Amino acid sequence: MSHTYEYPRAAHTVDAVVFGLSDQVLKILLMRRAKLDQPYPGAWALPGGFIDLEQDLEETARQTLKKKTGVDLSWMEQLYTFGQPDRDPRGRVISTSFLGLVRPSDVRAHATEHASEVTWRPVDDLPDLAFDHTKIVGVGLHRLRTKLRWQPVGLGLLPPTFTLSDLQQLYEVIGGHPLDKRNFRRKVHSLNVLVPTGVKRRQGQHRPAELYRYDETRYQQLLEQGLDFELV
Amino acid sequence: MSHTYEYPRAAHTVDAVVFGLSDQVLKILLMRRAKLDQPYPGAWALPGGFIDLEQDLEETARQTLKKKTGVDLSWMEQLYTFGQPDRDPRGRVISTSFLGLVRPSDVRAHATEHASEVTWRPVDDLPDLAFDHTKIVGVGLHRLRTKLRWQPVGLGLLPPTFTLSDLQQLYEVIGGHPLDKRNFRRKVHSLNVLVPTGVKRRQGQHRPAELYRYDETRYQQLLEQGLDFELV
DNA sequence: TCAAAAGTGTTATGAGTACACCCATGC
DNA sequence: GCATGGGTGTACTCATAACACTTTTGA
Repeated sequence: MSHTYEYPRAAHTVDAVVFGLSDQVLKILLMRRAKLDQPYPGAWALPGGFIDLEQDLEETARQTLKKKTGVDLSWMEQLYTFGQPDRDPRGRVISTSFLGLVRPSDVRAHATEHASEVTWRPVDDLPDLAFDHTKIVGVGLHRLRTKLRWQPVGLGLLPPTFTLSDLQQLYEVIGGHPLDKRNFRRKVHSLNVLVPTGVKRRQGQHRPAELYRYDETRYQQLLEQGLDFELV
Repeated sequence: MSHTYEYPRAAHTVDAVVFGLSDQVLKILLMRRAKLDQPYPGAWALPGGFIDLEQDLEETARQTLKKKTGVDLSWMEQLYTFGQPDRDPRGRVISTSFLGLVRPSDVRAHATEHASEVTWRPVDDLPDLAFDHTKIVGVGLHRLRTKLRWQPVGLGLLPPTFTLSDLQQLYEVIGGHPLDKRNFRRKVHSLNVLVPTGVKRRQGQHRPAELYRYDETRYQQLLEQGLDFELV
């Protein structure tokens, strides 16, 4: 094994591009870089950290995220590996980024808990980020939008039950343009992934809306048969 | 900078999944592992190597490939980063893989040149590969097929001029199923990416076929507006 | 004149898109 | 009874898919 230690090595990090929906706005989870002896002190950055030698990258990404921000992801996939030699002032640091989604309850939950060092920021109003994280966010957003067109990934951003209007709003917010209600519903129904719960949600003085949940089996099926951006 | 050296680091490699077309068969470029003091001696593996600390991952992948096999790629993109802790018996080695395409002239060229240690093998008749390379090839093949449906990437596997039948064969070979000639041609023409050269290729005692080349500008445009699996 | 590959058009089907009104509820 | 969001159907357009014959050449 000694021969693998004969040359200098790059450091390796995982970074998470985590999306959540709140107040009808698509937001990204950011952390403040607190340590003064590290680059970009005080700046906002994607949550992440150096890898653990014994752990899978995916696992490391999930755990680091959980530990540092308290967030649980409802869905995750590998995004891209960024390895420009000058992306980190400390030297060669290669970052494998992950794309993750969070349900609204989690978005709210820890927003208060870790309030000073963690924040959710609207994707179209981001501060300057440390390192090349702005670029990483761009890639993540692009992937989320593309993916949404072919796979019902968006369900990972919703609570366990939701109305069709909720779902449509989500697609509108992420896609950045309005959708036709009737066409949207026809499309959704044709996927056979939604199951009416029989329960209605009443809210305000309007007609109550049917609550749906999604069929886990069918959902997995759609994820698999959809376009695979990542796949192992 | 010292603080980045305070913990053990993973080694990092780049590996290339390189496709080429010859004898109407889709093939993959493999190298034999010669060194006896390294894992899997004598086994076939994807061409690759440890990264250079001063170089971009993409660049390293291209250069390593060129040096070890003599192959020039007509197109390349990042595929996926494999980081299972046990994928390499030497310890933690993270591999970022790349997907690459080669034109037929290159396939033939070095097939003789580096004959003993380098080979092109049909994708549906692969030997056992070192490490997790069989899995990597699977991901690469899947990506190539998916990508082909949305972007005219296949052009990267053809010589500078080619006939429509050549192109259709390529799509049939990679897709694994026959295509309708008329529908295929209509589709291709509607993309406006092919330009007739006015020259005809005569071959055997049949009607000569028009030779086409592709419009580089339009090709780039299609790559960009197509579904992006990777994107930086 | 024949064998072999090149080339060409029409029809049917399904998906996507555009579009406007009635329904149920709480106040 | 009215304001508000929930819920529904139809017609058009366009892309895809199925399908068979004529043309050009060299031998």
